[in-house]
This record gives sequence, structure tokens and C-alpha cells, in this order.
Amino acid sequence: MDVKPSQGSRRELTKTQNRETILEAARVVFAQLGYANATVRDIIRATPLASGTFYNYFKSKEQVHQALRDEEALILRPRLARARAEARTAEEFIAASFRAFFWFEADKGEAGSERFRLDSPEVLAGFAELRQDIERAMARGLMPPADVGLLTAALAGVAFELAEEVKRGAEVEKVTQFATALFLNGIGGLPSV
Amino acid sequence: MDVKPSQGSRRELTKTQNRETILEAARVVFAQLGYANATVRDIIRATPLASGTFYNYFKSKEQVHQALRDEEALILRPRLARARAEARTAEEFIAASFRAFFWFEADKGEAGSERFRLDSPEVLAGFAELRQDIERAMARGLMPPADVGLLTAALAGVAFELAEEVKRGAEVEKVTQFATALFLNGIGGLPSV
DNA sequence: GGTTAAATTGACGCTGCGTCATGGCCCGCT
DNA sequence: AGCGGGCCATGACGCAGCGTCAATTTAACC
Repeated sequence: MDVKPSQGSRRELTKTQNRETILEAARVVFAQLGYANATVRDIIRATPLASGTFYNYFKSKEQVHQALRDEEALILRPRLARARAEARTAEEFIAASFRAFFWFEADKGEAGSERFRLDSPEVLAGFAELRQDIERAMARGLMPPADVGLLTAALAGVAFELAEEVKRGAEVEKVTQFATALFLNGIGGLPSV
Repeated sequence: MDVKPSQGSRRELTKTQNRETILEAARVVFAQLGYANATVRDIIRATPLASGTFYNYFKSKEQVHQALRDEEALILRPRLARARAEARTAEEFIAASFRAFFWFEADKGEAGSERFRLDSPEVLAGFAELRQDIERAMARGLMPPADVGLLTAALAGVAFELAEEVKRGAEVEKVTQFATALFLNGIGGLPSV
């Protein structure tokens, strides 16, 4: 009958280390070869571990990738939440969201340019948060009421697509102002629900 | 010294047929297994041809996929061009573009839900056309002047993301009106160039 | 130190990849 | 109609990556 292994136990430690080793190797390999060309073998070869060990930690290349996206989302989400929490007007709400997102993406650079489905848990949670915050803003009268689902999707679409421009070198502040102006004026005339 | 083989020649005919056979098989296989899981072997197995033959027509799974996207773009582009050519106001321009795009995507249904880089020649040409049409519209005073690159990207982002909603069952007309209103009001307050 | 459970290892069988030598078929010419 | 040349389909081949699993090492606990 085993008690849950203590946090500081040797076993737990190397387990965490191995996981991190694999993730770090994956980051490098994906950046070098691109996600599509990279193989599980490439990742473990960039590691002192054996091929079998990989599968103790992840089921597939896809899952490592998801874990990496999750790590990112885990950094980004609080930033977005904070930025929006401080917003007192619709403009602040929108501008702060875009700005936080664009700065974050800008740091990743061209490397992170591949397109993916957005189905990792943390990312979905981020979407849900955005949607909730929009609903609250509408309830408070900060924004006029409109179809929240469509508005969320539109915001996301603009954010993702303009993020590409930012990665290609466009100025964050300029793009932020563009996106903010577009929505701030745009939501005024939306068909009401 | 060969003359270019006549169009009706037997050889040319089966070549065209084989190409079409492969593309059709690919359509089916991608729909069934999803692009990521499908293999070149799956495609040729869905065909009376031998594996080597595949490589006479396409270099990779990726290239077949691109050819399929190109076929789609080849249908969609004239529709968009026509819709926009008839536009006499900004509203008509924007609404017609979204409407044509959403109807097209709606027909594909959930099947075509995977996300891809948009780098096939025909698709890029479609982007370029959109951008040009916007520039012309601005020149004619139909739209206020703004950063064309950012505006194009924003339009594309909203179009792609809302298309997902349409595929999930949202009403085309409702979504079209939403997107149109968003941009029609939005472009009014954009930072001028 | 001995016992046991857990985690690591790499070899294994299998599947898909892209190539290439072979052979058949179409075409144009006589 | 028969011949010759070139084009293209064919499928076997060597190679690489996949995910598994029996054997082995390592850590934990007594």
C-alpha cells in the first residue's frame, strides 16, 4: 500500500526533469524543423533519453505540442485577465486585450508561424474567459449587446490574423490601435440580439 | 522530335484521368480520416493505381491537398470577383464578399474543418485580389483610406473564424450581417494612413 | 542489505515513404 | 500492318519512424 510519493522524492524529481527535458527538446526541434517535419525520434534524439521513455510521458508528437501550447496559454491567460480586469471603458477593454496578445505573439517571432487547431484545454479555457468577460461587459453596459458567440469569434479571428502581421514585423502599437478602432466603432452598429 | 501530343491523344487522356482519380480518392480519404491521419498509401489504395504512379502526379500528400485547395479557390475566386464588381457602395462590397464566402464554406460542412497555412498559389492570388479591390474602393472614395494590409488581414481573419461558426450551423445571412455591420461601422473610425 | 514497485532501455515487428529497374502500351513512321 | 522509340505504370526494395514490451536498472521502504 503506497502513500502518494513525497514531492521531494528522487523519483518525482527526475520525472519532472524528464518531462521538462522532452518539452525543451521539442521546442528546439519544432523551431528548427517545423512541427510537420519533426518526428518523435528527432525529439528524443535531442535528449539523453531512450525512445521508449518518450511514451511514458506523452502519447504522441501531437500531445507534446499541445503541452507546449498549454504552457503558453498558462502565461498568456493571466496577462489577459489582468489587462481586462483593469478596464473601465470598452476601449480599454479591447485595446488592453489586443495589446497583451500582440506583445506575447511578437516575442515568439516567425518561428511560431504554423497554423493549428485550437483545441488544447488551456487555449479553450482562454476563449471561454474572453467570452465571459465580454458577456459581463455587455451586462454592465460597457458594450452594447450583440451576439456574443459571433463577437468572440470575430475578435479571435482578427487577433490571430493580425498577430501574423506583428510577427512579420508590424509595430505592435500601430496594429493594436487599428484593431481597437475597428471593433470599438464596429460594435456600435451591430445587429442587436 | 516530338510535337506536343494532341489533346485527344490516348496518352493525354489517361493522364488527365489518373490525376483526377487520385484527386477524387484524396478528397474521400481526407474526409474520412482527416488530413493528418491520411497517408499517401491510403490514397492510392482507394485507387486502382500502383504506389509509384502517385509520384508521377504529386510529390507528396501535401501537394495533393494543395491541388484540392486550388480547385476550390478556382471556383470561389470568380464568385467573389463578380460579387464585388457589382458593388456600388461599401456595404454592398463587404456584404457580398462575406456572403459569397460563407455560402461556399457552408457547403463544405464540418468536414473541411482543419486549419491550414494559406500558401497555395490560387489562395494567395485570392488574397491579392481582395487587397487590390480594397485599394480601388478606397481610391474611388467608397471606403475611407486606411492601412490596406491590416484591413485585408482583419477581413480574412473574421471571414475564416466566422466561417467556422457557419459550418457549425450558424445562419449564413445572420453571420453575414454581423460581419458586414462590424466592418462597415469599423472602417469609419480607423486611424487614417 | 533485501525486497518490491516503478521507470528506463533498446530491440522488434510493422507500416509508410520515395525510388528505380523492368516491362507494357501508345504513337508516329514507313 | 509492322516496327521502333519513348513514355509511363508497376511493385519490390531499402530505409526511417512508429509504438510495444520483456529485460534490466533504479529508487523507496523495511
